[in-house]
Amino acid sequence: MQAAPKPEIAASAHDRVYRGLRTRIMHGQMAPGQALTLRGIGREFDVSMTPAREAVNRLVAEGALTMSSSGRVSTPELSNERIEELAALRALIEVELASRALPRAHIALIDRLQTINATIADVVSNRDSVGYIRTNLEFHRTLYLRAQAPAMLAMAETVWLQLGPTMRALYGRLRRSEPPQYHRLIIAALKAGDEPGLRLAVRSDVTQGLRMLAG
Amino acid sequence: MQAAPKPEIAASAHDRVYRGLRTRIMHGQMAPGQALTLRGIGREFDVSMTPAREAVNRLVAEGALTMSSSGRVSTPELSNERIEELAALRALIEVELASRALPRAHIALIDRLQTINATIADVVSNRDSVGYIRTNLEFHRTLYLRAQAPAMLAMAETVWLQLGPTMRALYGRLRRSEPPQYHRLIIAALKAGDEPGLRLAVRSDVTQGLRMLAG
DNA sequence: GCATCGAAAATGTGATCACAAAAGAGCCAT
DNA sequence: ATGGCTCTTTTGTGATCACATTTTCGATGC
Repeated sequence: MQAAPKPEIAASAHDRVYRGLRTRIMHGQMAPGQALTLRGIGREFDVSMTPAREAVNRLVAEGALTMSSSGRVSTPELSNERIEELAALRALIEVELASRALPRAHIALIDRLQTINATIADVVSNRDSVGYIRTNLEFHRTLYLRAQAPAMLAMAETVWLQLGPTMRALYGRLRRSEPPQYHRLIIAALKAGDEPGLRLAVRSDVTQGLRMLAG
Repeated sequence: MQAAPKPEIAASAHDRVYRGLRTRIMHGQMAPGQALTLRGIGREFDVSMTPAREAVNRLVAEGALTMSSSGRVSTPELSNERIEELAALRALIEVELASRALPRAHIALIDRLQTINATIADVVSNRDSVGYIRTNLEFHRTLYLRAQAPAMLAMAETVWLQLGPTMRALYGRLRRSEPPQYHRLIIAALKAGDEPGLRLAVRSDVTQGLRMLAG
């Protein structure tokens, strides 16, 4: 639930494992229901079971992994009700973040967002669903960083983390070829300083993808 | 970030430690900045360092504890900006939870809320700040449970957890003697089925206490 | 062919240990 | 008295191990 800590030099073993697994889950590189073992993680990251366990427990606490009653961990298979809830949380938090970022959104930020949006068009045409998820999140994070609200951003990222495997399943299934149309609306609202329009655009962008999965 | 799991029979050691520390922090039994050691926790709960570390790491991941660069853990001392952010998050999430609970709020629920509210008046007159925090949270949780939104409730509880030590400092400082007036407004709005009134009452109740600390 | 039972492999949990880094206590010089 | 230095104690980290449980897989019987 904390923003990913940014150690200047130090990188303890469990932090390295945590970060590796976290980005893998958030970017949709793991399918829902995929199992993990502590010894397997340890082998892969060349550490013992102890740091692997710490990383896994942290991800379980954040809802990025689920732990069965026997202690086995796997990526979550979310119910439709939970997907709807998480989408509603994304809408609530990210609309607020966008709204707080609006007064500080200068032209340099908007340029950067447009660059990222162009990248999204690329990865979409390449049918690269992992790249799509990663770049899409980068678009949102770039905007929200301007809100200067680290606790809120951390909350939003936790929701993204929980939705990672589900988004993989979603964007892997529907083979979309068009870039997200709401991103253009977000950029336009930022340029115009139109707060109601921005709120609506962000809400629509966040809700649209998940709606068709849960529906 | 997960709702506290409810094991039917099993209670692993690290879960027992986690739960113990969690309620202690959330209910304001620890002051901001208070330090903890793994060996001390292990002694207190009669376990080795391993489960103590797991519990602590989980609480750090949830933002309930902060970890210094050298690995020392303590309860967080929040800046005013962060308090404002967390209060805004409470407002966002809890207003939504209350709104979702409204259509399902029958008379039995309202009765229970009034009972809890009477208890709050008791503990307030006894100058029992820990009891006040605990009962106040119970009031909110009882209402939000009706929303049938476990992910949102878990988010709200995580925010409570992060604010626990700060709320202790706040309610310990201002020696209030009157019960929270907004709880009555919440109950009245529930009875009347007045959604805008409910949203306003919840927002006011959540924001009022923290505003005077951050301001 | 299929279900069932049992042995073997795999897995999570928690304790213990060695090690390095950090904090603290004590001491001396000024 | 106070500031700085060293030595001792405390503390977190990660590895390893034993144990209980679960899972898996193959053999056996019908």
